[in-house]
Amino acid sequence: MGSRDRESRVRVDLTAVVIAVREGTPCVLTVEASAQPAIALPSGPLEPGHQSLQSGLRSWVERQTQHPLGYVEQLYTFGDRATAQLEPDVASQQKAISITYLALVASTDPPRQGRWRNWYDFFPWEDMRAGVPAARDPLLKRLKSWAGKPGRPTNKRRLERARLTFGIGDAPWDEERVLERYELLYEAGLVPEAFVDRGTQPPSRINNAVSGLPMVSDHRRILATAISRLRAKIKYRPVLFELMPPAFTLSELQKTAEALSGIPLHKQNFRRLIAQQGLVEETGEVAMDTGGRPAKLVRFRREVTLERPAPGVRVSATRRGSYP
Amino acid sequence: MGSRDRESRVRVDLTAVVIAVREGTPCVLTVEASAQPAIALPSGPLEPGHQSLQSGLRSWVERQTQHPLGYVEQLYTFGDRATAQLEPDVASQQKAISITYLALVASTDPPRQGRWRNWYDFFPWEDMRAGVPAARDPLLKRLKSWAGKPGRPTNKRRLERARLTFGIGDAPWDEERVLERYELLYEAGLVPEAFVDRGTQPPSRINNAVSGLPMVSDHRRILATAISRLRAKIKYRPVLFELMPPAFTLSELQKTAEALSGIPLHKQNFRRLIAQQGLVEETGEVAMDTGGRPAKLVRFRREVTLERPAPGVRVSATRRGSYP
DNA sequence: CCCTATAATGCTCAGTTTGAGCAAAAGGAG
DNA sequence: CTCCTTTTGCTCAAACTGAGCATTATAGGG
Repeated sequence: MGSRDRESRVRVDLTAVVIAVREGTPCVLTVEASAQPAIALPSGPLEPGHQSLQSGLRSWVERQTQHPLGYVEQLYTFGDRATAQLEPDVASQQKAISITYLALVASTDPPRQGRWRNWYDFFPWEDMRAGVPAARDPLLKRLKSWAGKPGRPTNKRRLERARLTFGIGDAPWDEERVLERYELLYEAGLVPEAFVDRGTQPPSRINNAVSGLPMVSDHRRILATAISRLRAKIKYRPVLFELMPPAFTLSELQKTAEALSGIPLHKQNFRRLIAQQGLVEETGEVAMDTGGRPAKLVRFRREVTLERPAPGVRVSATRRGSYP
Repeated sequence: MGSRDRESRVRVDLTAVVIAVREGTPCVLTVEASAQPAIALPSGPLEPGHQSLQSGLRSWVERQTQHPLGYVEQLYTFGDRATAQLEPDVASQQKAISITYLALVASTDPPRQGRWRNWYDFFPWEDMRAGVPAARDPLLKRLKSWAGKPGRPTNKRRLERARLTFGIGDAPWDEERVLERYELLYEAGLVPEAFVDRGTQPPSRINNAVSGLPMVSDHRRILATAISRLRAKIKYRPVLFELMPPAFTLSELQKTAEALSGIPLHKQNFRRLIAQQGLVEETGEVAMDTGGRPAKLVRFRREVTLERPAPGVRVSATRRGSYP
């Protein structure tokens, strides 16, 4: 605790995962990168002028998206492992860390810089809304061949891990395990980043429709962290509403919840949940463009933010259980 | 992003909240500080030799406590607000951030440096195990006088916030809101740190038995963050077992859960929960020193770490509801 | 104007989980 | 052998969940 004059000083980057939902599509704000995979998360250095970490992030993201960030939450702070590999010339003398944030915005208007992308373009295996996605089968097949014959204990453990994280057989699909699944695929060499980090060429059998779009550095891992966190958080905190316009229908709310969690929800139970939690109140108006019976418009009751306990949206899939 | 050569570089501190439980007392590792309040959390600079952030922390904490850290989790990364105030001469040119970690150890043997302290010495109002603690009444009284007469809207909001965070009246006591409660007390000027940060003298009516022991800088806030996280986490991840010896009885496990969550648990239901989750298995031996019927010794089933869903210890108070 | 398709909304019901408590079992102390 | 203490086994009602049937309110086509 005494005085230490010769500590190393490091560069600090603030990286943002900015999320919005547009008509059932969960979107993440991306920018062009000059490096290998061309897609990156928006990121900027911590500047001396910034009052605090969060306000620093807030100001420059709002400048770029032109929309107020409804919600900002710190995700994780990463050491420089990946960064060191990106810039090998800088060497280990110059450390860097990146502090990552999750931000939610209510609008998907085109940002000044960068563009919105469907987050399932990066994680095709995560979208279970319309049943088993096409990417799942080939992935599981390759995972199995990576695990190998169940004879050796290592292989057995690999197989068991794949079974549990991907919900194979009688293991339930847990939509929150986005990061675990990505890390398993990384270890198994099924995403191109694994080879970029090793400095080798990814095998040609990897294709983006199955493995998802790659991102610069460890940005896809950061995005996976954000999705995991968000899928968990909507269950116990009313963050879902940060993604909604001021007035909306319960169906639209459900569509948003499904977009994030990637599983279909039981409509009646979803409404029951929202109703009994007292999360919304009717505006008095109705939406006529439903295609069927008009839907009542509601608004979020900001007051409940404090109330608790657990004013979240517990998502429960229509068909709980496992996917093949 | 492009090359930025003139970013500011900052100092990075790694701060640890090391937790252990000894016979129903939750303990936190503290060290002596030379600054104003004499108590601090162990903390060290990020050094160039450190492979990763976590391993850096791990190595020097293990060196100090002489016990392996069973579990390490990143808590939060703080900007330099508090630090700037600690060392005003350094000015805003030299930023500093501290990355904080929560660590759990199974033993409470005296560490080489520092000492274990009952964490309720810092948060006397958080221990509801034996009913309403003595510190609660005077605190609530002062909170009310801080909020003022309910006439103005500001006062009304303050009162409502106090009601919800402290579970006054018909609001339920939520043991996880440790940080919110501390921040409310800070704003209300009921903890000495509030005055230290402002550079003024704390009023003499503040006494440690009610306001808890103060700590250096924002360390008590960090500890509150750690306790909040831990109280939440034991409900959905089996971290509780990181604090236990290899073999233990269910009562000892319950004592530990109660120590952390600060509320009394219903014994039979607690056992039912542990049993049906398959979290432990019998060793075959019994503990005879119970004072009554001998208790079977059990051990944690490490395998379940992967299994899920939610292999945690849902704590549910004996008497749910509110405290006066 | 009636019929049909479509979605919103209302309600029921069985299975499970949760909170609470009674009672028996198995030791030690006097 | 009896009392005291703690562990352990078991029951029961209330609340919660997952699932599905039924009704209502619009639009569009005959």
